[in-house]
Amino acid sequence: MATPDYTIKQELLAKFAKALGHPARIAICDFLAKQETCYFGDINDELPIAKSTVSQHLTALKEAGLIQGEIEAPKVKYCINKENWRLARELFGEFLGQCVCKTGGNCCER
Amino acid sequence: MATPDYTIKQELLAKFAKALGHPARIAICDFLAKQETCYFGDINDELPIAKSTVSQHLTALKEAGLIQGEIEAPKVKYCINKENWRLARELFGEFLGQCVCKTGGNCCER
DNA sequence: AATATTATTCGTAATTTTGCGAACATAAAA
DNA sequence: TTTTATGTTCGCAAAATTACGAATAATATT
Repeated sequence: MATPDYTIKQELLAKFAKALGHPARIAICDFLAKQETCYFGDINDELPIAKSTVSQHLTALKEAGLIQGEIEAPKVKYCINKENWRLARELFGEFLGQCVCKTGGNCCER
Repeated sequence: MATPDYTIKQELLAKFAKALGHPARIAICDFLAKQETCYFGDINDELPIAKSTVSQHLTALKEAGLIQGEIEAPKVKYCINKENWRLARELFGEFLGQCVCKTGGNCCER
């Protein structure tokens, strides 16, 4: 068994963050979050990049568990994976919330 | 002026996410969030990687605005950048909150 | 002035990411 | 059965990321 360098939570949070670490993938999620129907073509039309690249970004989001796809005739329907989305929301909330509580400025300045 | 492919928010969120997209950088932030004193050496001791690599990760977080450093004698003191940290919390909260409200399952499954 | 401590920068290598167009796969429609 | 429409995969190139040790810089300490 390899050394557990980081915690499961840290690894998972990093995985989510990495998947969201590109504006095109943020834009895809933004788009999916406000759509009912969400075919590949619709997403592709929204983005200024080649469709093969869009497909790659979708795969990255899918592998991180943030979205899911379903084949539907010659089309493919994508949507947010709400369960993992919720999990991501919790993890990011916990992570980003752990420093704001301590009021006052930063410990480093002045 | 180049084409504004993505919104400022999307770009900023992606920048934050990208900076957090590595377990070592998550671990650094976790550590900084619960420390008062936070010298490079302390951070370095927590991580299973070379100090030059730690320095690189710190630079990445600093360039994203999530942390800041201050020279103090031969040591360097790091801490969370609370202002941007708060901003990140707002952006992630808004982003990750925009899909959870719609109750029910995913649009794709079944 | 010489040495020790602390952290960054440099040089390098291996891997991953990003992006494109062409080729391919799949299934509906003609 | 041959098109047509829709996406994915392949092959490739350029750039960025990750990681390390050695060298360097800066400042205390002796």
